[in-house]
Amino acid sequence: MASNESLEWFWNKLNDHLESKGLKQTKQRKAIVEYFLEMENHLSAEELYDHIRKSGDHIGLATIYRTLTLLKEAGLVEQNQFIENKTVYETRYPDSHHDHLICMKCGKIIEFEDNEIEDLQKKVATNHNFKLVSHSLDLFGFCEACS
Amino acid sequence: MASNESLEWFWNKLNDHLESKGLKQTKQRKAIVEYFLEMENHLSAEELYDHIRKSGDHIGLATIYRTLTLLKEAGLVEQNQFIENKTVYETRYPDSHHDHLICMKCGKIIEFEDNEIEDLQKKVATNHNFKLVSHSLDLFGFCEACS
DNA sequence: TTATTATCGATAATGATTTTCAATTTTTCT
DNA sequence: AGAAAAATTGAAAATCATTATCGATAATAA
Repeated sequence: MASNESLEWFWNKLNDHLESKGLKQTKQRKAIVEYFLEMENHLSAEELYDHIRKSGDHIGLATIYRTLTLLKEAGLVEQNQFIENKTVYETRYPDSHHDHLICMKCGKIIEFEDNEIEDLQKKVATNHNFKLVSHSLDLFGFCEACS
Repeated sequence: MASNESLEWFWNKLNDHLESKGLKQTKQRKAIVEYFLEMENHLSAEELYDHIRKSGDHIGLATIYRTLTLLKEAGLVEQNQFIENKTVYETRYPDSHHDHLICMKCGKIIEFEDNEIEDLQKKVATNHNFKLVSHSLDLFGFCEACS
């Protein structure tokens, strides 16, 4: 779970987005975001749906998808597919790390950042006359417990 | 198109795989692999299907998928989804580069390798007590023509 | 409060990929 | 070569995750 400061930033940015697009604040949206934020990161739409259902609430699956898409458009979550046929969503705080270390056995995901690597990426892009916008770096292996 | 040496390696490895699994060499498999190898890398199943159809042959789409899966199991091709909802397959020669520079406008894909980056990746894994098996690094941006 | 517009949920539709199954082809065995 | 065994094929049906539809409802604006 993120810090209060991060959470506040998240909600503010979401509300700004809703307002700027003329969208409404609904109880479903609030609930989905709350449930999403209280869960582990890297969650699938279906997992979030089940989590909400098990918590006693019910929100249609279509609405879960719609809200996740909304958060993506607001730049607040990122969609990833590390493992075939499992799309997961993760929050994207302003200073969050976007590189992953993924355990191929237990599925554990650790985030990291490495400025040296990022500098080298810029260099690669420049060498190929590319204007670099973003990157995705995932390391696969076995965590300490699984190896 | 790859060198004769690479092609030979590819076919040998495929035949080894078929033999070791008790699978058969069929004309469809040969044709699919030939058509696949003569195309650009990073190709979708549907694109390969169309390419074959336009070349005058016809092989069922299911067989295309089955063969691509077979090649994947043989370790000869890799499946990727750089852009949402577009799964592509690429050949994986023994010494091939697996990192990509992807143009977000025209979809052009350039492969590269950078040993300095790879060394740093190993360091990151070690620092987290991970046994590193593989990695995936994709840089997104705009190529010279598109930026 | 009424009008306007977005949102909701249930369900139908979509599209990519997989499975089914009967007919056919490849390989093995005599 | 011919027959038997096992894998493969194509066409179509089935799956599965995700998206679109649509009438009813809720949120915001006037």
